[in-house]
Amino acid sequence: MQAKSARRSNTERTEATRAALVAAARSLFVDKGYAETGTPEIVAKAGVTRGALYHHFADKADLFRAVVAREAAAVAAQIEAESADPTSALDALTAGADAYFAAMAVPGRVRLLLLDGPAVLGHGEMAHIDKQAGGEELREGLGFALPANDLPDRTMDALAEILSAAFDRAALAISEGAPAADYRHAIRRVLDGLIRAGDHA
Amino acid sequence: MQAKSARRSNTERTEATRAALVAAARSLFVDKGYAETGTPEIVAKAGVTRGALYHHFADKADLFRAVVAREAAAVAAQIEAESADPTSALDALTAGADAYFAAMAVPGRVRLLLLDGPAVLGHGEMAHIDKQAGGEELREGLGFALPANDLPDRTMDALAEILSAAFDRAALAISEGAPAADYRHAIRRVLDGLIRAGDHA
DNA sequence: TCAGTTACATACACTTTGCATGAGAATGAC
DNA sequence: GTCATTCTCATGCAAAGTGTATGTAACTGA
Repeated sequence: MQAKSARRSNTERTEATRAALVAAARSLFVDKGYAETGTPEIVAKAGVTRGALYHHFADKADLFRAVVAREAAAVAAQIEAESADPTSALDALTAGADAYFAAMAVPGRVRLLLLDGPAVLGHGEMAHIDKQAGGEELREGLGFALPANDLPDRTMDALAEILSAAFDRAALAISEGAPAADYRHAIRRVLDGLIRAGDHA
Repeated sequence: MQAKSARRSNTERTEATRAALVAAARSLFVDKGYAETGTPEIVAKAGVTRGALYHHFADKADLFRAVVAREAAAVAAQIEAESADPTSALDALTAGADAYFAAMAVPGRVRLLLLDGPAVLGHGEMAHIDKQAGGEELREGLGFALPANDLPDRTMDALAEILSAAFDRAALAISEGAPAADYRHAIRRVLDGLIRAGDHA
């Protein structure tokens, strides 16, 4: 019998230290940014040593990648949970936008996913992480809202991508204190015009 | 008489070394990114020492700021030069978008202004730099295209901001090899819907 | 010409990163 | 149960980078 440290399996140990490292890193990355956060600070907060960090992660960027992936998954899950039954295509899209804003209102997410993420991991890898986490609702909702034969798939893909960027910037502005209503109105206007223009033809 | 180094005034010396540092830094920041570029490398390429760098700039980020400000001004100037006489509000906006894409096609600008810039300097300072460089055409064109009494100013501001973000992402995608036509079509669709929806009321 | 300021070089202190080495704990075969 | 193997993690080290302090040469203005 060991009083201070119970006998733990290797998988338990690994999971515990990885979780501690990711949690500590998330907290510091959010507060100070990726570049201004040192690994000694991270491991101190996590209660382990740098040896543990470099055993479980290839390097500092790899730890950051784990933090970002976890966050992207949380955002996707939250949006998924909030999605109600859509009464119309436009309502589905605007509701999705609101759910996205709500999810991105969790402190730190804007910095992790919208500022440091693209710079540290590159835009390509961020797109991959978002896709893997399940950030496809916008593209699907758009395909549902706009007649399929109206626009080619490639234009639809591009449209979903630039709309996603518009949502991102709105989330960023809101996180900096701008009133959310202004951006919701603007986005509503864009979506409204998109669907209306599809109807007229 | 001095053969090797002619007598130069202080303002000349300052301007020359600052220009050399900014040029060298731009080249390296574009090739390797901000974080992966060291100041020893920059000063070696510029032909000066680190002492000169830290005499003229507060720190490495301050040098980066100078590079970014210069680039933003160049983009604004290029767009300004290309803007022709607008036949319609929609044409003016799409022409502006094309001019923006052309300006952002210059190698390195996407990385400097869209990836590293916001991460290193923060989104707020980037917005300030863009504004000071004269990136206001979009907001103006939008105010011209949409009836002023239709939407409140704050919604218009938000609309211009998120559209700007959509253009940014399009420029980023294009810089990564995506076909520009897809994004031009998507943007045309967004602008078209915006203006059409304004008409109907 | 000479005092004061500006532009720059050199040297140093400090931090950070990643790796290498090694110890202790867990796992699986027998 | 034991023993070899593998996994987890700590410690120490080497390399690189940043910012600053100090010193020197060049320019400026009176």
